[in-house]
Amino acid sequence: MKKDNATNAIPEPTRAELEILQVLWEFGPSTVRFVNDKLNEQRDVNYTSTLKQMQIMADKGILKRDESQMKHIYIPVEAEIKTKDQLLDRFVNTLYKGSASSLVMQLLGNKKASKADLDAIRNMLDKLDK
Amino acid sequence: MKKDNATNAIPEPTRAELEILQVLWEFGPSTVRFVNDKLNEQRDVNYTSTLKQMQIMADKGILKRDESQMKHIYIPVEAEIKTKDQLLDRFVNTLYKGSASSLVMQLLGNKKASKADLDAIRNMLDKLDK
DNA sequence: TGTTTCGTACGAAAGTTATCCTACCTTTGT
DNA sequence: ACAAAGGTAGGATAACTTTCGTACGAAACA
Repeated sequence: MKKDNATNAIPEPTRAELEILQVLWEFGPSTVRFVNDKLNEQRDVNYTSTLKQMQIMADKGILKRDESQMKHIYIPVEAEIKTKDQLLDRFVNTLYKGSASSLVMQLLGNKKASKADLDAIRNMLDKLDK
Repeated sequence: MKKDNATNAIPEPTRAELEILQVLWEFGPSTVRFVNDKLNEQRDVNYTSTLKQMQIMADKGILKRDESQMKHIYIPVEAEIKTKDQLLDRFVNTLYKGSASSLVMQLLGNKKASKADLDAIRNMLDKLDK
């Protein structure tokens, strides 16, 4: 069966799905084998687990795939930046009541931000002023 | 039964748990009734659902409770800032490879950040320099 | 004092997520 | 041509999450 998509919104990726998206974003359209190998550089995953996940993601409309060859090629439907935007949006909304500056405050309040981070952010601010 | 906590780490709150934590953080130690009323300002939830959630959270060690009165009072074990730190940490790690500045870039790249946000962030940067 | 209201406890059930086993087909290599 | 390797498809399953029905005791009140 193909994707149905009554409402035209792509569901939020789960944790495991996000792992797979990261690989596809970084390396471009890939086979299950390739993605699974990449995942196994970080943790043990059975090949069929990755296969199943990617099939589910295709059903959900998160991925599309090229079936013209035996080794199917999977491709993210939404661009990396758009998906991350959505996730970031939800994150700032649920945890910081939508206040971007609150989030940044907390981020800078920790050791999380290096000197280089601070400089990069300042540059970004300066650019935005123009 | 009481909390066991072999490993002394509090598990990450789920989505529904986070909703409850938000209420407790905002209004302080509360009864189930109070929390449930607040939740129902946003969506329909049955009283016993909220009760169950909060009991589970107490079991997990996310909440502690004062049972000296009939109406139990629930209190978050970890401070708001600490929990949010954990969540923010995981977020920046999984989505931005741990780069705080990357996250801020994206945040500022959208309409998400208002003029006031930008000013607040700049002030924060200035303070950090000293 | 009896009834109604409000509280907790317990368990069931449905939905979601993540994982992997088995079956079966295609390709590759001997 | 046959065996081995590598694909996809489709359950099955276990763990987790979320929700709520039922039971039952305590408190409020008419």
